[in-house]
Amino acid sequence: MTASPERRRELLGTAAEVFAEQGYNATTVRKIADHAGMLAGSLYYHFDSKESMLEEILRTFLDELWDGYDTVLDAELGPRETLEALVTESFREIDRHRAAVAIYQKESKQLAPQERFAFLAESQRRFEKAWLSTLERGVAAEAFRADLDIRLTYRFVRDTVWVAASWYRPGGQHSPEEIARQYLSMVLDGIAVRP
Amino acid sequence: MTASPERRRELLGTAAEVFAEQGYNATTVRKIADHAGMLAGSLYYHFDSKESMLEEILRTFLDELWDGYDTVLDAELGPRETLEALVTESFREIDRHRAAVAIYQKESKQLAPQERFAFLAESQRRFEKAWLSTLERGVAAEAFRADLDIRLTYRFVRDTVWVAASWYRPGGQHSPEEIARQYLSMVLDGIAVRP
Amino acid sequence: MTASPERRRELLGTAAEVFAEQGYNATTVRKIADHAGMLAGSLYYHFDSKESMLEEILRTFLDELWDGYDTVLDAELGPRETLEALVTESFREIDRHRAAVAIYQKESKQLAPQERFAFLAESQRRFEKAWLSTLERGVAAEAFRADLDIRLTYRFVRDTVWVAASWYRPGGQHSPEEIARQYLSMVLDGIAVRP
Amino acid sequence: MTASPERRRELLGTAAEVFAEQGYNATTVRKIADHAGMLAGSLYYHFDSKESMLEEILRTFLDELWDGYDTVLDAELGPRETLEALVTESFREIDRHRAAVAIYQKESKQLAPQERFAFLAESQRRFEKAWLSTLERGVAAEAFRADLDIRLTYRFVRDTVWVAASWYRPGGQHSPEEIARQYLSMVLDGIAVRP
DNA sequence: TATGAATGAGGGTTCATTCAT
DNA sequence: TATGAATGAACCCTCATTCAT
Repeated sequence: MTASPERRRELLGTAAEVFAEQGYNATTVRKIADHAGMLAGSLYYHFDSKESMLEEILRTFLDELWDGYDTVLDAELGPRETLEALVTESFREIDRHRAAVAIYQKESKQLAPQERFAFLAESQRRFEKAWLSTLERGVAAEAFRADLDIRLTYRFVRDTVWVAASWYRPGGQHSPEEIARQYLSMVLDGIAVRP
Repeated sequence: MTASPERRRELLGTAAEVFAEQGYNATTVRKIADHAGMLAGSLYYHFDSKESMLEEILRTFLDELWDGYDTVLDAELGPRETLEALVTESFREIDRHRAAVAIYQKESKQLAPQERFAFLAESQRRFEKAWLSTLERGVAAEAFRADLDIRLTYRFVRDTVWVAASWYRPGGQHSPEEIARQYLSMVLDGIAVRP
Repeated sequence: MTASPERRRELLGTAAEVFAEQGYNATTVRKIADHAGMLAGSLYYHFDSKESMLEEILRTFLDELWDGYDTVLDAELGPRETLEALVTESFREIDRHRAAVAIYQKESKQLAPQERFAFLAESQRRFEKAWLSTLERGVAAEAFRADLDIRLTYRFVRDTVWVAASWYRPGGQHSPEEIARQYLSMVLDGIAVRP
Repeated sequence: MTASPERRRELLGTAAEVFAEQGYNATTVRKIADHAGMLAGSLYYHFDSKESMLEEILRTFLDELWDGYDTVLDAELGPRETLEALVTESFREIDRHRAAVAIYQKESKQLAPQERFAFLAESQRRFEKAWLSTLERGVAAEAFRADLDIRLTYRFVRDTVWVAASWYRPGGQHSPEEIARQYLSMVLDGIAVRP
């Protein structure tokens, strides 16, 4: 007798893969069922709807993400160390939840306005606050440059990290920590040779 | 008296807005027609299919993009100047074809394998070649750092620039050239204060 | 200044060809217009509707057919001579109105019940009456065999003649009269060698 | 408990009736569904498309037809007996597959050029070969008249038989064998009284 | 738990037809 | 006379969802 939560997680994993690869709208319930070796109707024993699968995938991912982020933020490190830790944590999440991250990247903009996905907008707000305050602290502490538009910088760092989910494949030649190190090196010191 | 190519362009502009905002799959032909103030069937007087609209939008954008890129590449500037020119040109294209760029970002991965959209894959190959060779020239000329994985650097620069289309709004407070300047400053010199 | 009836006849000829080749339902107004070197809408200057074109084609054909038939029937020949004359006249009409005959064969069953095409049903009734009475006269006069079901014979002769329109091409190696002669020979004397 | 192939056959039977009565193009999927007591969309659980229903109807018919024909042809009877057997078999098939035969008669010409319906053209070729060789054998054996154009004779016999599907109603007063007997009598010996 | 069959809403597309120019 | 553009109804088909078994 298979425990229900076990099966749910399996099925959600399958669904996430397909959503990530084909896009949420282009993914039919039947495709998910095919990948899971069952018929489309059977999924409705486990889930209320296609949308509820999407919700659970994103919620699970964001919960874990914020676990990691909160740990970092609660440590009250210096701005540069905080930035390094957040970026590293982000790449770890990409490693662990590649599919969910890819879905999030592609769909969150359309989803966020919907009541059901209000948690996405909420997460975005917290995210922005955490990053902006870190950057501001860094500028104040003269760790980060003061001559840049801080919102532009925020977007730059944010996008820079998360878009990686679109090409990242777990188990490749670079570990998430290694990728994080190189990204940080580029973001912090630039790609130009210092004069 | 609206000449035919004129009307096509108008309608394609409308379609591109809707595609960009709602996603290609989620956009119904009826929505496009609504935005254009006509009935769904009427669009088929001007276009063969929804997909052909998408194709024309992307093709037009890529043609103009490569006009700009080729001008830069043919100038045979030094690697750093080439990089700066390419990035600046990219932001100009984002400014001119915001909707098309956003569509391209979101859909090209699913589209490229299809025969009809082979030009996307082809463009991606040329794009990668242009950037990689510029970066390699820069490393050889000691303009760019030699200690970074060059493919990682390529992805970093590429994504960093184009994702901007997802938040950029033409007519905002920063001109494309101004944004390019700040992005280049971050990419080349980093956001950390020099020691 | 092209006389209107002239142009009508031209256009109806074109339409008949296309109807015959592709079937009435499968023929779009645009296809007809293409064949005529004009745009679909322009046909509506000449005709009220696609259906009115069909009607005029069939009416014209049947009018001419009955001209010929009535001439034969009014001559009050013997039954065998009447049959020969009717068959010959039929092949002449096939020669002259190949397209119309083909359309008639394929569509009349669906059309006849419609009020607009009541003339088809009426023609069929007259047709049947003419043939049945000829056959009956022939049986009475011991010109035709008495051991056959007369309605079956009627259908046999009728179909035998008109289906030829599906393969007949005007200008081929056999004249309509020659084909009529051979058909009559088969119908009257059979294909078996006489003992 | 309706097994799936059972249901398919039922639905195909319904579809065939409607196709035969209204013509393939004029038949909407809704009409078929109405006749079957379900909604249009539900048909797509059983079949890929309207066209695939048509294909299966025609294929099933032709397969059975050739079963019968091949049995006749393999028996290597004399030419006259072969002709009699083929005609009788044809009327039996008309009796069993009236709708399919009617569809075949009306649509095969438009369908045959399509790749999907290549089996129609193939069947026509085999059909023609079987009939022509039978007729030629008959002429050589002095069973059939030598003074007739053999292709004309072929068309005459072929059409004569199959058009019957357009008026034949199973369960009428004549059995298929009886109709075959009378048709054969007309075709072989003619309708005229022997001198 | 899963299947098989169906629902019903909607989506892309076609096409006869209209009408101002 | 003919064009160009649009209408609106209908069509084939897809798909999330339901439900008896």
